[in-house]
Amino acid sequence: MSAPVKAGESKRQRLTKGGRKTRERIIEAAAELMFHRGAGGTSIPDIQAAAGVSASQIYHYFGDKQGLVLAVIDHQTDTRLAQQRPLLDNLDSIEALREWCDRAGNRQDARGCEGGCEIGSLASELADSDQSARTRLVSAFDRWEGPIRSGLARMQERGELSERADTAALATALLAAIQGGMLLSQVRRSSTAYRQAVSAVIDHIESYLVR
Amino acid sequence: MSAPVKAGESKRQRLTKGGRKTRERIIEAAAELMFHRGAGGTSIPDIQAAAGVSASQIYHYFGDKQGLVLAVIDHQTDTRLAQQRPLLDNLDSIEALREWCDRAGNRQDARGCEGGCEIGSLASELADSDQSARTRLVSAFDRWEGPIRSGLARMQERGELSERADTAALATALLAAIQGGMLLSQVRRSSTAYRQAVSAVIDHIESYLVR
DNA sequence: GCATGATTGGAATGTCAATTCCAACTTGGG
DNA sequence: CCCAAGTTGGAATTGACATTCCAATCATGC
Repeated sequence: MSAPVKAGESKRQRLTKGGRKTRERIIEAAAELMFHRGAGGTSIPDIQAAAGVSASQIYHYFGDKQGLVLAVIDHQTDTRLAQQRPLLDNLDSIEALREWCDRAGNRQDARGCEGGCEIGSLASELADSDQSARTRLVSAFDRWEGPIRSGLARMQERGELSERADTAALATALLAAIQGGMLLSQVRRSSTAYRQAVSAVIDHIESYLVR
Repeated sequence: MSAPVKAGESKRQRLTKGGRKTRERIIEAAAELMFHRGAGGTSIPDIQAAAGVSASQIYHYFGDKQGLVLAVIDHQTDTRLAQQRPLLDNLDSIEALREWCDRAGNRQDARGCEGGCEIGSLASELADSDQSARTRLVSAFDRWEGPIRSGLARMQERGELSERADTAALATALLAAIQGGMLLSQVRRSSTAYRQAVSAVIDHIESYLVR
């Protein structure tokens, strides 16, 4: 009997140095594949081949496929947010907002507009079918929207943005424009829609500037 | 020889009255299932059960699953656009835009914010994996964006919107806001994000009003 | 250095999906 | 009424996939 594994699901096992590395390798391979083919379109054998591991390793570290999907969501969230820093933490000027959005547009162009948003795509696929995934996606979007809202709030506190501006709503609107713009760009294979969408929202934010 | 059936893939077969009805029933059942579970998450047996048909009927009318998916995309596009008329054809005032967007928000609330946009969800899932699906989705979004652009263009022609307004870009931005807002609302199970997103863009459009 | 638990390989299992086949039945035009 | 074509049922085929198992190997604290 030894370790009865307990109830619940979160068995916190000690990870060897190599174990941690294997675990990471699996997540990264899975994230890459799922970004291109979706979670449902990515099979365990696919991931095995890409990560160079055996099936038992995947099940050892993640329990089942859903567990791996959850880990991928968290990984993509962490990775995307980290990639956007420090810009993300300094969105307190119109120029900063434009620069930040522009980078994502260039990134999209660089990959030929294939693939949409790493988080948005998973969200669209999993929101209705996997309750625990949806929960993590809520948190993912919150972690993303937070810094936008904070930046706008700082502008407002400084008196640069009118009191009339609903900074929280504007932050949500900008995030939505990013998501919708990415989707249209992915379908059309042109970043134009993305750029027009974020540009419109940032122009709108700009209209609240106190001069 | 008469009708030589020709090359290509589109064998235009004569459909019996009953045949057309069966075909429709299959598409509708498939559309409903795919809306909730995605195209990849919906199996042929699922559709068989929902539509009350045998496998051979599905393959008889659509060739293979991809053929059915394409038919579902077209069906959802036609259905959604039809649902939005006549509002969709009269988006030539700020009030009309707000009313039209508001309806979609209420519709979203009515279903508890489960499921996103019928077209957007398919787009996110299929854009990168099915070239012919992507092509149809491009056309679907174009058919949707067109009436928005036309409405704005009419406002501009009438002199109600400033010459400075890029009506095509604004139409794209609004469509993106709808898509992104729907996605956030689906994940958060609240239509607030959708309403804030479209409201921001319409406010922006409003700023081009000539008074 | 040894015991214990972590890690790994690889085969086995059971399920289910996509698609094909073929035979039977129906329909509509001539 | 009759034939060719449209329509349907249901079984059979093939392959993939998620998951499990067991036995072997490796790492580490004591």
